[in-house]
Amino acid sequence: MFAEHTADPDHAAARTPHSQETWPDDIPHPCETWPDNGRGFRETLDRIGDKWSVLVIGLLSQGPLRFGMLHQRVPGISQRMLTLTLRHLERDGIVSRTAYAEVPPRVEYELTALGESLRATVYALARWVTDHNDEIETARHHYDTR
Amino acid sequence: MFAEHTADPDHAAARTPHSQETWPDDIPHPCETWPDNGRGFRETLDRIGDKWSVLVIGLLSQGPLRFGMLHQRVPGISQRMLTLTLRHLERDGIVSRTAYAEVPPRVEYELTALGESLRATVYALARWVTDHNDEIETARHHYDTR
DNA sequence: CAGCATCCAGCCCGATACTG
DNA sequence: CAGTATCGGGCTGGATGCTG
Repeated sequence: MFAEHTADPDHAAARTPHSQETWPDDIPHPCETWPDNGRGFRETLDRIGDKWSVLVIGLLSQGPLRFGMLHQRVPGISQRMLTLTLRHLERDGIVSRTAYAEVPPRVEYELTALGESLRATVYALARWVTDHNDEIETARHHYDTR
Repeated sequence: MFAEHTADPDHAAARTPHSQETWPDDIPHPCETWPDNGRGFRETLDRIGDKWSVLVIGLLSQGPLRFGMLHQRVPGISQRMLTLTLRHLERDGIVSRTAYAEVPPRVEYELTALGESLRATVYALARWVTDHNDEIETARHHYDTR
């Protein structure tokens, strides 16, 4: 499959005539790193792009929170999705989970150092969306009603 | 539904005792803007987070490209998904589409000014992932084998 | 060449019920 | 309180075939 445009196995490696002009040199271009379908890069972008992660990161950037608090403060999230989101973020080393052996049980989630470093990027993203939201809304309306 | 934690209809508005400390003041906190499930913010994040958009934006940031070229250079994308991705980006005003009345037809895609402004953010994201990919891989491996 | 239409598999995610 | 288990609908996205 995909024979149409991957007939040459060295296709990706051989694709050099148009060497990057504007893409920063020190960042591997996505298309060089993603042919192996699903490795790191993609997986990480999924985490950032998924429905709840950014919300959770945003909340945790204000300090540690318990499961229940997160559940309250992320509007509309289900227990299941909160659990999954936290597990994923934990797996990626972005949040840490601390369970206290008490009754009733208490579990606190907190950004790790890695998570903290992600914060700036999340802010940048949020800022871009905020700054350009009007333009986007306008563009969408224009597109939908043309 | 969600009666458990949305018994108070003014819940979101009334939720002020923990005013933001670290979230930048000039950026509306996601949790304030997303209760209305699916409006702008979310929709835009979806665009950035989805499987192909960032790839396409990355390629177009190097200059205009025709449909076929994009199809070649984004490894593994199907015609359908490329079309859908481009339509979405076009709708959001990030990409412009120019069809030339020739035979065979030629269609060129290009970043708009808005798209250009997004580029910096995409770079920031790519940079973060690049810079921290090792940590993430390590964390994942640790998590998976613990 | 560019792309739409159709079909269909798989998974994402929400609802619900149950546990340590 | 902080989860896990299970079920099922809907949407995502891939394959294929057909048009201007």
